[in-house]
Amino acid sequence: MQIQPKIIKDFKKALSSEGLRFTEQRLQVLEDILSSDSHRDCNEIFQSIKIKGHQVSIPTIYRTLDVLVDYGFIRKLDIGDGAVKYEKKLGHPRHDHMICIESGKIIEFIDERIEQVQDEIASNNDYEIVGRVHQLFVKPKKK
Amino acid sequence: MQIQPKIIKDFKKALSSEGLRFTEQRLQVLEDILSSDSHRDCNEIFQSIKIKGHQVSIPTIYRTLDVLVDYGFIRKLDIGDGAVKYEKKLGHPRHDHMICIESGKIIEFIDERIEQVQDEIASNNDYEIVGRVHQLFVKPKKK
DNA sequence: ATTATTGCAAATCCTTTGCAGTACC
DNA sequence: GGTACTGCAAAGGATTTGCAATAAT
Repeated sequence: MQIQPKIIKDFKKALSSEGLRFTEQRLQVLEDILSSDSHRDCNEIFQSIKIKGHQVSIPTIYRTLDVLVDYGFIRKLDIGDGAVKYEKKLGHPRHDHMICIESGKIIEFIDERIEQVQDEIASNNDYEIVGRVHQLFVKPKKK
Repeated sequence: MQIQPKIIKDFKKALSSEGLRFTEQRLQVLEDILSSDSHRDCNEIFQSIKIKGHQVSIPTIYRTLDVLVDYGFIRKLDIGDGAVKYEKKLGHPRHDHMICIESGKIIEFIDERIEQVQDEIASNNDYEIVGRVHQLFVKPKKK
């Protein structure tokens, strides 16, 4: 599960463009998120890094998450019940989430019709959309 | 801004049906929310009650909010940035929210087409919807 | 009288901050 | 060498909990 050298290069470039520094900790956090397909919070990322035998403190993870969101490497999700999670963004286009309240399973979906209506509604009110939060909480259908 | 006697009667009935008690504090919280059209958090409700010359402690407000949500008198909103707000539900049908990131203004909207697509998506995955979180973060459109 | 409810203080949980030491450019 | 970064411990803010006193049924 190695991440591409190009991504690391891009990351270094993004950091240096703002006078930020490339550190082992920031790399650990980036690698950990990019090599996972799940939606995780700070503590889960912390545990995951620790299991690999590395160590990054919680405050540093929070600080790094902010940087990674700002530079578009990851996405911050507010799952609706107060939980904040992060997911990779690179090679992972925008989508909404359907969350099963029984199993906790999260299904990603996207629907062009919804996007269009959203844009139309915002536009009708003289606004433009800068962010969307759209989650469906579901349970298995009874036959 | 007096709330209807019928609502208080319904509230008493709902409470007693579960062995819960009708108290001055619970009534204060219910009245305060039903007589407001805004989306507010616990502290705002606390302040509002205090200004009227009444007093309900923060823990009691939280406990009451849970009860009111359970009985369908109010709705709990997760506005996306970690903020949790409450709004009245009675006489106030389901809707989504458009939040201006510049002014903080919240506009309510509902669109039948979106509802239908949501139901279709859930159904296609053998789920049924039990809850929806749908917020658009917007900013004024530039001419 | 019984037992749910209240308010207080303290405890949680999650996230952020101040700061001294460390590492990157 | 100068300054951003890290980790620690402590601070914050929002929400919850234990408990003794109080009030509703």
